[in-house]
Amino acid sequence: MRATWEMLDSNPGVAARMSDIAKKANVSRQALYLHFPNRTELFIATTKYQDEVFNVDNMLATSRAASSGQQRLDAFVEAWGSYIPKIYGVAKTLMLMQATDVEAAAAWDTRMRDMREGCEAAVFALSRDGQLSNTYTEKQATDVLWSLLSISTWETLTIASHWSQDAYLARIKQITKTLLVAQSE
Amino acid sequence: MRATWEMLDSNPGVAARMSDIAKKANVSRQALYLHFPNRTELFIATTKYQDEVFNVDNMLATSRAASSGQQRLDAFVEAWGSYIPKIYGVAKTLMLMQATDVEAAAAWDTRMRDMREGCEAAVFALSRDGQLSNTYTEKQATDVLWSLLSISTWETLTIASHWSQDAYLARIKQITKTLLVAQSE
DNA sequence: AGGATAGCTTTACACTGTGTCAAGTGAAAA
DNA sequence: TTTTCACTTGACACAGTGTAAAGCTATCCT
Repeated sequence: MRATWEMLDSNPGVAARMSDIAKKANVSRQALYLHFPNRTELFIATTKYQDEVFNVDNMLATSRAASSGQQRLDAFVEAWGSYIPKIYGVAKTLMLMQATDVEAAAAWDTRMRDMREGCEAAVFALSRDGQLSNTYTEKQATDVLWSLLSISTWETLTIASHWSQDAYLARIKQITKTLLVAQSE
Repeated sequence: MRATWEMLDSNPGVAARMSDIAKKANVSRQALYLHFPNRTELFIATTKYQDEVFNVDNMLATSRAASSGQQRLDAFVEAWGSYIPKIYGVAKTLMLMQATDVEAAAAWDTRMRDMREGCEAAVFALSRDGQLSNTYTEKQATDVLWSLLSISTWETLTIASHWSQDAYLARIKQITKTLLVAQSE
């Protein structure tokens, strides 16, 4: 899994072959099949391994601790936005495989659904504190936040548009605040 | 190309095989290779064919005719946002192939660059009229607009979040206005 | 009418990458 | 000392892409 991780990090999305990964891990190609039924499962396992290594649950717990809804939104954006670059290589590959592979699609779907729950919780907190902009229902706000925090959006801004990670984080925070937080004046 | 089009529209992103497309076009698989050097080129040609059929240049010309910067932004969002669903099937496939195929990557890149020019022009018009929010440089505003109008964002909101095309258009217009147009009050 | 040409078809094959299978090896555990 | 574990080696089936060559047929040209 570490070999897969490194492989996909250094060349995200590109079809790393089983033989390449095996070579990097210093085992035979066949040995991989002793541990993972197929390529897709290897990648899915690597994703889960990353979540474990980075302790993603703990990471998102911080945002849950925020007092006000607005702080919570900010903390969630910060947490998830900082997580994306760490997992980008493997995540992007899974995202691409989703199109052709049913198992990959299911795994990706679960991952995105989990992330969406984080968005939903942040929006609910905002709503509870009366800070949610009245131009949005909770569902609409969740959907917009979800899309703003998508890996694709991160990719467009940092990789395609050459923004620094800091610039990305700052701007996404500003955007989510502008759009979702009720402007009190 | 029409067979490819229909094929990818009804099953976007999924690997339509040459034999499938040939069957749909009522020719032999080999006949396809008499017209297109390979699968990638067939898809690229189909994309160009779509642009031709839909007369994309003419479509975007309308937005260029708008008087004020804000109107121009709105018209551009309307034009591009309405175009996405028409080309989604083929475009998404090209987007996926981009990861593994150099030619596809180049074609996709060109397409995205062209679209970005539209964003840039809209932002310039806004800036010229003094309507660009002072929280953005022209580059930053272009990048944000580009990312908001990406096919991925459209996909997340309409397909994954089940928004209607109208809801998508209305919301993206509202978002771009809120973020990019200087609030005069 | 007769030959050339355009636009196919049919058949066969090389190549790449995935996944399966079976037999064998070597070191550590029991 | 035997069994078990974690692998290796080598072979193969299968799918899909792309290449190659020979043949077929309607239409155009003169």
